[in-house]
Amino acid sequence: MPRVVPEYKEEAKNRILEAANQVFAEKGYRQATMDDVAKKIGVSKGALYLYFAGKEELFEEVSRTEPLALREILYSTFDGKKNPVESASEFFDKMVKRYEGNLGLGFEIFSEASRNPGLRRVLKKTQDEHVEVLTSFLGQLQKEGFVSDQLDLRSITYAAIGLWNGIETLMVSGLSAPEAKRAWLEGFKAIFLQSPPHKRA
Amino acid sequence: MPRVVPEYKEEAKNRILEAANQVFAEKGYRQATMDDVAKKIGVSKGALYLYFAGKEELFEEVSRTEPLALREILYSTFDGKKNPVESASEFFDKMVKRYEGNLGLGFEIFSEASRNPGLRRVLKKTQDEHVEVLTSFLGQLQKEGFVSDQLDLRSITYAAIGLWNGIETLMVSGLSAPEAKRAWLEGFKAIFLQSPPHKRA
Amino acid sequence: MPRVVPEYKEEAKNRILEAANQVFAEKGYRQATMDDVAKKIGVSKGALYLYFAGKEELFEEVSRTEPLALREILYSTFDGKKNPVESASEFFDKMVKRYEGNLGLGFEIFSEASRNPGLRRVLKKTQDEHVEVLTSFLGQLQKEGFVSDQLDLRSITYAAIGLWNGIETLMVSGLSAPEAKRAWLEGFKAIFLQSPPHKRA
Amino acid sequence: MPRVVPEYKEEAKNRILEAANQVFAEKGYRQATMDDVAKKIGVSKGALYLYFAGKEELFEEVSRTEPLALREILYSTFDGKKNPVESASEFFDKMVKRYEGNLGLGFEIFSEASRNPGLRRVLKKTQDEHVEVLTSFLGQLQKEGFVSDQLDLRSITYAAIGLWNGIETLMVSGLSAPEAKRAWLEGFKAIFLQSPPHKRA
DNA sequence: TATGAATGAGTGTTCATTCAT
DNA sequence: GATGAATGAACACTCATTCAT
Repeated sequence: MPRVVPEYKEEAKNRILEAANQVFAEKGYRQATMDDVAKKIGVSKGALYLYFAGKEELFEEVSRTEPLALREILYSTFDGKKNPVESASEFFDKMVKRYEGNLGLGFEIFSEASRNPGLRRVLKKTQDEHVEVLTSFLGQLQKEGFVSDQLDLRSITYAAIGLWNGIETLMVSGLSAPEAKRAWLEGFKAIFLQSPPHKRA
Repeated sequence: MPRVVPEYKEEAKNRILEAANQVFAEKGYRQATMDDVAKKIGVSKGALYLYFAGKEELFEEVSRTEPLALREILYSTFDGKKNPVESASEFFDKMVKRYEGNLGLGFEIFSEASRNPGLRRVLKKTQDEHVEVLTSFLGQLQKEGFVSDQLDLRSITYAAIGLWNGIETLMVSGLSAPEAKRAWLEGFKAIFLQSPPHKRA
Repeated sequence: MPRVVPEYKEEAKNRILEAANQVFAEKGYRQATMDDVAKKIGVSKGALYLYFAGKEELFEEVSRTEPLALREILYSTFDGKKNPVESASEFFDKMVKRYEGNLGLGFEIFSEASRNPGLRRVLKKTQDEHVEVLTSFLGQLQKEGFVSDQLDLRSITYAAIGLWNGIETLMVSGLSAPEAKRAWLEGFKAIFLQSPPHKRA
Repeated sequence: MPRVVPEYKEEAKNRILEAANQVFAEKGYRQATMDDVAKKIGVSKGALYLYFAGKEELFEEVSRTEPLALREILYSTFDGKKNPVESASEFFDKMVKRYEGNLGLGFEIFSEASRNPGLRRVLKKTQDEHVEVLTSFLGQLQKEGFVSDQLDLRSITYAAIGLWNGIETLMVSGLSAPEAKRAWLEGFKAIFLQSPPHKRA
């Protein structure tokens, strides 16, 4: 790990985070060893402790940064320029591509969060952000008449996020991607495009 | 652990499973020790190995039996005798009561499943069963006109199950029960009662 | 480590304590490893943790039991049947024989005690006990006229114990045993037999 | 650490030694880290290695210089100008003030010395020096008739030093300062002023 | 000279599993 | 069947020391 610039430290941290993300995803938090992470980037175990206080902190940091990818996909997909269903379809494809075989990390995080209030708070914050994005997206659709005026946007957003998370659980349990996609789209359409869409009617 | 009858072995296994379920739920799979489980029922650690090959098998067995509680709630709630929305509401209440503060185990299971094909198969089987139950329930509703004829029952069932699972993820992330319930009901209604419900119209 | 009887556990603990005593004496607390202790009695490291919560506790236990040997020597020497100076001489010889080359442990204990209030309390208790024994011994001598009536027995006892401890520090610093013995006896005589001993006069 | 003069190196060493002395006293040799020492004087860890071969050498150097404070107190107190008992009393007060709560380092040093011949030699040398000082002080007192002619000055000096060291062990074990002082003075008087002091008689 | 990132050997501790009783 | 003492392989974490800059 060659030292170069001031931002070096930041870069080093990121390199570790990325490695940790992979290792945790592959093996799960408890199974993964600090040595696994270190070896993944060809560094000594001790080096990790220069950047993170310990395994726990490393995992929390991963949990904090992990949703960034999701966020990016979210923002780039639901941008209000496309048909909502098309957006949902694209979202599914992007997510599957990104998290192919890596869905475990998410559950690892939820699982830990259920016993770790600090982590829970982190997740909540991220989630609230996503809710914001989606709510405003839906608000837009509502104005355009794609979404019924009678819907409680916030609840419906939670439902949508929940639906997505749930679809992931189904895939982890062995539901095939095509089936999952169909279920996702059906659910999505049902939730958002219910009732005869005014304009389309 | 007194020896009594022939079915004794079965009973002993069940007692262990129940204890393991609790311990795993409280501490998480990795954190929980065999000793924790043994002590929970006042038995020696060694005794567990007379009934289960090891911790892993014990966990798989728990994963296999855990959904039984869900199943019971599912069957007793969605029995076709009540209004679907009422059923959904009741379902939420029962589930929250049953799993209050114990949501972690479910994610623990998903997380393990993402790395353990055997476990994944177990989950898939249980899930398929649930899908069956719900699909037939929905089929009934469809006949009665509560659910649009145009819906693909299977997909919609997956969506429903997914939605529920997802609502759980939201609660683990800190969403309050009331908010979660609202989202669940909104999503549920949207999915199933979309389009002008014929009869109710 | 064969298991036999109810008292087995006590015996096992003692075996560990003895081994630990030796190892700590040889290498010092920090240098000594749990593995050293375990190997000394041909047992796995893990076994130690069946009897002691950890290295710290093991050391405290050693610190607690270590003075027992001293106590025995103390009691068997200053029994009031001998001339005090003879007793002191005998005491010196016994102690040197017992702690030959092992003086380090005592200082290790003091050193730790200076930073560990709990350990300090343990030492204090043992010391108070020794003070009791010696004070009563001196009281006897006082009645017999071997010790001046004007002495404050308690202070003089502290001085005597202090003197002994101090002689040990000198030996650790390289003072030869004969020189140390002479200093010990001179000091002892001075402290106790000062002033024209009435009877002897 | 700015470079200034030729004697700079000496000064740097001293600064490190002082810091090390404090850190070792506070935490104990094994507990103290090179980083602790470095940080104490706002220098990088690596810098220490420019002045000392390693932790061990640093400790030995500290052990060598540590008694300097004692020496100063010794010289300034037992200067033959005061009543011996007054000197002893003053000595106690000065020492307690100087080493308040820091007695551990001394034992740390003894403890290490018991396993480290090199260190032992260092201590012996220092000690011999102290013996010299005290012996000549006592010789003076002897001439003045404060101390009995019949005493073996060297042994009695060892006893005095031993007594002092021992009083320290008692304080480390929890003996209160006032009690310790009384014991020290009683012992001191007994040792030196035993037998009807000629002049005072 | 000085830095501080990196190393890597070392150690306390845990725990699933075994097996003599 | 049941026990629980013992094992031993792991693993997180520390820190003296080095060395490229």
